[in-house]
Amino acid sequence: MSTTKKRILNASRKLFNQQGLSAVSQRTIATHLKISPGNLTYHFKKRSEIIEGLYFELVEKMDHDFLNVEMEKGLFFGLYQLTQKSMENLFEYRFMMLDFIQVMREFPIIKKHYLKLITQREEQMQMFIQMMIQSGLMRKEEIKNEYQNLTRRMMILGDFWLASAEINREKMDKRQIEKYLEITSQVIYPYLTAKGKREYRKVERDS
Amino acid sequence: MSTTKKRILNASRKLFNQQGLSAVSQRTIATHLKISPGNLTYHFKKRSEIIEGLYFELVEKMDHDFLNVEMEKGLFFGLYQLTQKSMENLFEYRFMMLDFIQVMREFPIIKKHYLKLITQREEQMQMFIQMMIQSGLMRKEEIKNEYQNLTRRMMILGDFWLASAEINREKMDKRQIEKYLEITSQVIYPYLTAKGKREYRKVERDS
DNA sequence: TAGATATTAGTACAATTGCACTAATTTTAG
DNA sequence: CTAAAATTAGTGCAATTGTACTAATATCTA
Repeated sequence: MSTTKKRILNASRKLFNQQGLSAVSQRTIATHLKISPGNLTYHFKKRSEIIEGLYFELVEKMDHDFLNVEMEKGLFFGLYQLTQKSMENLFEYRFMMLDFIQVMREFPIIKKHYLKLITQREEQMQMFIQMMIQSGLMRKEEIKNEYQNLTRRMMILGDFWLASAEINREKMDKRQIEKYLEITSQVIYPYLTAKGKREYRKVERDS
Repeated sequence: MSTTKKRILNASRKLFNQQGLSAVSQRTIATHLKISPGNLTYHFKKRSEIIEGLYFELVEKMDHDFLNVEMEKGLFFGLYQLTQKSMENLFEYRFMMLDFIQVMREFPIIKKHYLKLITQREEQMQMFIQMMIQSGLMRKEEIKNEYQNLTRRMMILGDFWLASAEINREKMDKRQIEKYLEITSQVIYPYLTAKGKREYRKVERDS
């Protein structure tokens, strides 16, 4: 990938994060980079290609972190670490999550990929819960659809913690991520057994 | 309020829900109502006045439901009923929640009001939890910030269940609300005492 | 009923946007 | 070194949008 192309993606990402997707036109990006609009069109024929490019950049980073998670330190530690990495990645591409619905509506390629992704993610989460139960870290279901609904809540939190943060605070910085990591991680705590809770506390202490 | 004004608000709400906020221009609305753009401008000088009008319509409905909730049937029942009503209201004005960030960015009047609202709502939720603990329905805190974080998760779920539903399903209808009512209501279940859980099941059965 | 007011229609305008097109310039390859 | 290819600049265009403005019509009031 050419340098200019990289520069365009990088500048676009930052501008989108700062001003929001719809507030940043191709001219905004070109002006900011001090290149001509024609040059921008040369590298990205359509505006949508920039956003799609950024989306798949993010996906790649997420995949990379997923494959390199250290699971040997225990289920909890692995999940905690992965959540943290994911949140950091999402933060760098937060415009995508802040204008999530708009993105899904305007860019069918992204929507298609994302729908496949969440199906996958939901299955992984269900499997994770099963493993936790079998390891005696998590209690069994007590009410109907309990863990299916828990999974769904985890998905919502994962997708929209950034949007919620954006609304509540004036300025979102990296330090806020820690706070939201605590908020989302604790979602699983009350379902843990005594043994699971000890493990959980250990991970929270070490992090 | 004149009939035309009401018709404009109603049509706008439906068009916004269907096509998304940014896809509906004043001309779209005027054409749909078979009135002239000039007439629309007469009733709403600025486009933002329509959205602000709709926002305060929603707020009014929410307030009304909040004041008329039947609390004599128990804490749980009251909360459950209020949640249901709120979700139904939000569904009718879902464009607002689907383009939430955009709305907050573009309409400072709405943002200002909403920020005051969530502070209030968060306090109410905290108070509700304290009442539950004192009634022996909910256990005490076990880890740091546990209920503060729970409250925050409840806020996120309340604000973004619709957005999540929109992404996952092709078409969101009223019947889906029940499902998301279950998903969000269960968030409190694992924190309940044995007594609390009995109460919870009773409410879920009766609804 | 007559004049005032409220409502509606129709049009115009300036600004912005995505993108296409051409020409100039730089880089690369043989 | 030179021709081809890649990159960049600059300009133009059609479409859309919010909204201002004027004139026509309908409704109300005294």
